Amino acid sequence: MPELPEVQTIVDDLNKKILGQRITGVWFDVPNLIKKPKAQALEKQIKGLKIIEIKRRGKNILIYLTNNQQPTTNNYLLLIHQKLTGHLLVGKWKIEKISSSRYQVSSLLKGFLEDKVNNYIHLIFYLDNGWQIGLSDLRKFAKVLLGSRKEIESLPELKKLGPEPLDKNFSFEKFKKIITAEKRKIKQVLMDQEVIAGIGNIYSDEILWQAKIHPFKSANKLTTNELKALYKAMREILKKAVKLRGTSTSDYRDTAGQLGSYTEARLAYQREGEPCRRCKTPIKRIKIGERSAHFCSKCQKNI
DNA sequence: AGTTGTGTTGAAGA
DNA sequence: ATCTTCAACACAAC
Repeated sequence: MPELPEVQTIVDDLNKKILGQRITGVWFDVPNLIKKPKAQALEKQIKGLKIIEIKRRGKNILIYLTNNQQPTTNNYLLLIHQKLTGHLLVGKWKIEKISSSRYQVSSLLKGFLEDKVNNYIHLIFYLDNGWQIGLSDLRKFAKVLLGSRKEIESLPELKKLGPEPLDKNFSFEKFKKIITAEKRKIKQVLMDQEVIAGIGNIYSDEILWQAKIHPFKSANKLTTNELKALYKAMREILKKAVKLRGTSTSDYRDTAGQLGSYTEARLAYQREGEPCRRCKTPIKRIKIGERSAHFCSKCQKNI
């Protein structure tokens, strides 16, 4: 589940590996992933463009492209959202056609890229240095959009995003203002991309455990001390998770196909029945909407 | 072999 | 405004 730390890890990897490369071609076998332009038109529109900048906004990967020598004008933007099980890999693959619309994609490189989770490749961008960017996505929920920089940047999915939790300018006062404006449960508020961008099920559980706040507590009922603890926990947990290269309890891997090590540092998420790291009480799991909240009923009981 | 859990986003209905 | 449910899709674990 790529959330802020996982997406940041991918973006950092891509910046190291593929900046300055020109895209020479595209292959895909699931046209539905490509939302803009029409899947059949993607290759024609992206071929020859050069990768000049790679950024993250919320859980979105933003790959800035240019067809110019001067990389300041005439920019294009490739937006990739990995959703539940998508992750970008940098490698080399061989495509074999099995039947009219079925393909066998296999890694030409030995090692992590051969792992099962990295072998649901449905989209490949070919680069002029011989490397390829592959999108592995078991459940095929990921989405890819290409357009002019202006066009993509003005899409509601970027426009409506809340502030970046790790932004230096995102002060406690701003945080307090937007959180206390909500009366929903705090876990749901933290996961709302239009309130704050980048936090999902994993890190909302982790942040609330660290801040000792019950996931069901109404956001507008939080005390100033709780808000301070929450703000601090949000920053600390997300920074730590970026440093540890994300969580791989499920499909997420970095661009080399390797696991993130926040998995072992987890405080609450998917630790049901395991002892709380503060008080040894078994971690509980309860449903909130359609998803699970993991928490310590002793440390996080103020509701 | 059928059911449940997994989670992001968007849409629909209450 | 806020909520609940569902749908996109596929697999592992029970």
